[in-house]
Amino acid sequence: MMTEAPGAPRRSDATKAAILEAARERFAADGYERATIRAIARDAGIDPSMVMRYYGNKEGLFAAASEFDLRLPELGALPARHAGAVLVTHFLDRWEQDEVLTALLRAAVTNEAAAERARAIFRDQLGPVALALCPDPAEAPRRAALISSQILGMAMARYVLRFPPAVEMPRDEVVSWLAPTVQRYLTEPCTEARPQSRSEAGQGAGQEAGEEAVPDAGPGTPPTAQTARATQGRP
Amino acid sequence: MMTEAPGAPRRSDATKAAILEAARERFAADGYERATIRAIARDAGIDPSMVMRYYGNKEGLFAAASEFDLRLPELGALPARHAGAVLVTHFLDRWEQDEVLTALLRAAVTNEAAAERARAIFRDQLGPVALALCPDPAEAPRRAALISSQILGMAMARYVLRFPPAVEMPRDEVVSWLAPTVQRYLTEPCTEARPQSRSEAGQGAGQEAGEEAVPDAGPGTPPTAQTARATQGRP
DNA sequence: TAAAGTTGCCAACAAGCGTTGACCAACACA
DNA sequence: TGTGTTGGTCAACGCTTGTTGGCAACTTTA
Repeated sequence: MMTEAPGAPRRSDATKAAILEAARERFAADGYERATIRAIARDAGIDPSMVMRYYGNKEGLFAAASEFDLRLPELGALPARHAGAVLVTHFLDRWEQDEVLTALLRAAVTNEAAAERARAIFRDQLGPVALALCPDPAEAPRRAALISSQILGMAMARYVLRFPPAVEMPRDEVVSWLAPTVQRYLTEPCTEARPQSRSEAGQGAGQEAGEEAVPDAGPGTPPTAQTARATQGRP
Repeated sequence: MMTEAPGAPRRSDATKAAILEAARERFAADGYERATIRAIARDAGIDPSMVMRYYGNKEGLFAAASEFDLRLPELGALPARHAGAVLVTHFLDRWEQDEVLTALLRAAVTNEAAAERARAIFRDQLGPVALALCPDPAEAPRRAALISSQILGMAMARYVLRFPPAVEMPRDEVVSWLAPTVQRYLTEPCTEARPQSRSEAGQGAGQEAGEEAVPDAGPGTPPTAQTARATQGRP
């Protein structure tokens, strides 16, 4: 019997690691469905059946390949007014250091398990930071979501969709622009006067330039209202 | 011969429209590869071969289904200081009115043609707005990309990944938070002091709280640098 | 040395995919 | 009424997918 301590190095550990690395690359480059087990196995230089043996199935492989720790910096150790810049810098680092975050983001768009993992990462790892630094604990989840939205959006523009201006922008310029945004989402109160128009934008309403209220959009959109249901897991 | 004016209504127009609507739903819900032609045809109540007849192939179907006009409001007609709120409100409207934007975003993550279309929409439709309202024309593309990142990120969090706090946040609160951000990206100068550290974050560098410079992240990330290549179209 | 266990390759399976072409019914126009 | 065009179904193709089980080679243990 070979059931020794779990720390015992096995001969297959190198293979497993090769599979994991190839999987991360493929998932990051192609997304969940286009990253085929066969292609991953070919990259790792082994047979597709080995992937199944070591990770059960494709879902298991993705779960193993997308394990991730944001390694967010200690929150109390730095001045709170620089938290925005530190966070943005750190996220850019984490995004460029390895491909797990890109893989996770690409996969999460079409795979519900990956989406749940992405939600969990931002909730359980960014959430506490917001909780520690924001003025009102009840607002922490919303503030974390706002920060996530800006970080995620820049990652989409820069690393996934590759908008040329976002790709070409130097790192420090990205930080300069995004840091105040994140800082505000984290610590500042929500000041902006809220527009009073609700979801159904009446087209016939007069739009002769209200002075303080935010004016409505010019060429009104036709009333083809339609709830945007985005059910992801379909039977 | 029946080759009349192109405006002549044909009997198959209803079918074509049904296909297009089903395609938009499926692409929005499932992304490009998981939205199968068979499923779309089933939703539309016709045979899969009809899809091929009317749209050539899957790519052609997606191209037709993802045609999109942002319908951005007239730029000069509104006070420049409200541009941020108007833009955010308008984007939320467009995102919730129909599913094309969600479909485009979901597909663009794994399909290069869809990504190019997404880039084109933001470049050709949001770009001019930035060009008209930002102080320096040379900065317009970057400012448009920054706005795109915040809009896109909120759309990801709210409509695609469905982070609970982002989903539950009322529309007007989203506008209140995002409007100043977009406004700043559009018209304000880039003020934040830029951090001096470059991409390689040296771990050994002393971090005894520089007064004005932005401090580095606490627990340094190990130097497993690795260029994040996200080649999407692979041979 | 013999048995047991591990590592890996090979061939194949069933299912689903995009796509094609043959074929039929309804309509339009002469 | 006959004829050509259009709208649509059906069955199948070639291919790729995730997944499985059998079998050979090697390593460890007894």
